[in-house]
Amino acid sequence: MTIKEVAEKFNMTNDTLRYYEKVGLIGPVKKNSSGIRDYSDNDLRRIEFIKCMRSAGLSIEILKKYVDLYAKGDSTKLERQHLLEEEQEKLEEKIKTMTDALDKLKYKIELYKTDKLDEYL
Amino acid sequence: MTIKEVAEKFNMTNDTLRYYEKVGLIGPVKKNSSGIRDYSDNDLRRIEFIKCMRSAGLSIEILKKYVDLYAKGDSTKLERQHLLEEEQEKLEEKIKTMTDALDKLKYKIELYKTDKLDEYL
DNA sequence: ATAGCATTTAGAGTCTAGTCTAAGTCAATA
DNA sequence: TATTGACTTAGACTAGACTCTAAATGCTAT
Repeated sequence: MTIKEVAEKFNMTNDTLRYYEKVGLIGPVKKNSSGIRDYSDNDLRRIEFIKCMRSAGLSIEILKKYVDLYAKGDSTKLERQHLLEEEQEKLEEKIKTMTDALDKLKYKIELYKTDKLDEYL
Repeated sequence: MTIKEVAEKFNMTNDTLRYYEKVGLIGPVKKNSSGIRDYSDNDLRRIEFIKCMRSAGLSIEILKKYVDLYAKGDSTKLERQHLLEEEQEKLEEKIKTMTDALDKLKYKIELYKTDKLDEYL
């Protein structure tokens, strides 16, 4: 699969795909005889995972750490698990923060709708 | 209330408070005879709101837009309401995205725990 | 075989949201 | 009175995550 096709499939840019490869999040992707990238199924699975985690706010740095641990093999399993568990916690907190903000936002919108707006801002 | 007290109360830095004022998110805050900021109760309520929305990911730009509309008075009520409703939608989508990612993360952790890890990454 | 578009690289530039620095003012304390 | 520490400003700097540019090369269609 070409970079363009992958970019379209996952709704990201060619630049971002090359960038992720440069920083070591994916690949190195195989290239054909004329130096053009040809993404494998496994590349695609990784990209999907990375994209999903990025969209949830996990940093490139932490994902890179995970990828590097994975590359080191089975001896890093427990460490990888702990890394993921930490990110899970952070993510849960973030979702809670956002849900609280959402509730406030809804409340404020309700004040607008019922014209009971007596607030600062 | 001094800038330091406000910063402590809301767990942010003096710099951020001055920055928010500079870009017009809050204030201008009253200053005493020697030029030192003295935050009013109303300032505090705004800061709390801004902080909450920022923590949910609303951009400075959009919050500035809202603040500016508010400053223009009652004629902008409906526009403000629509702005908030749009942000509500975006926020709901973001929470959904993050919840989906969280589920994947939990699933992967489960694979680690049960040692059924047969995955790419 | 020439045009025109896609791909490659290295490296520079951009955007957001702060964060830090320098130079100065002020009030309180030793 | 001298020093200390908090505050002020304007403006430079930073981090993170891309995004864009230039110059070279390759693929496809005419």
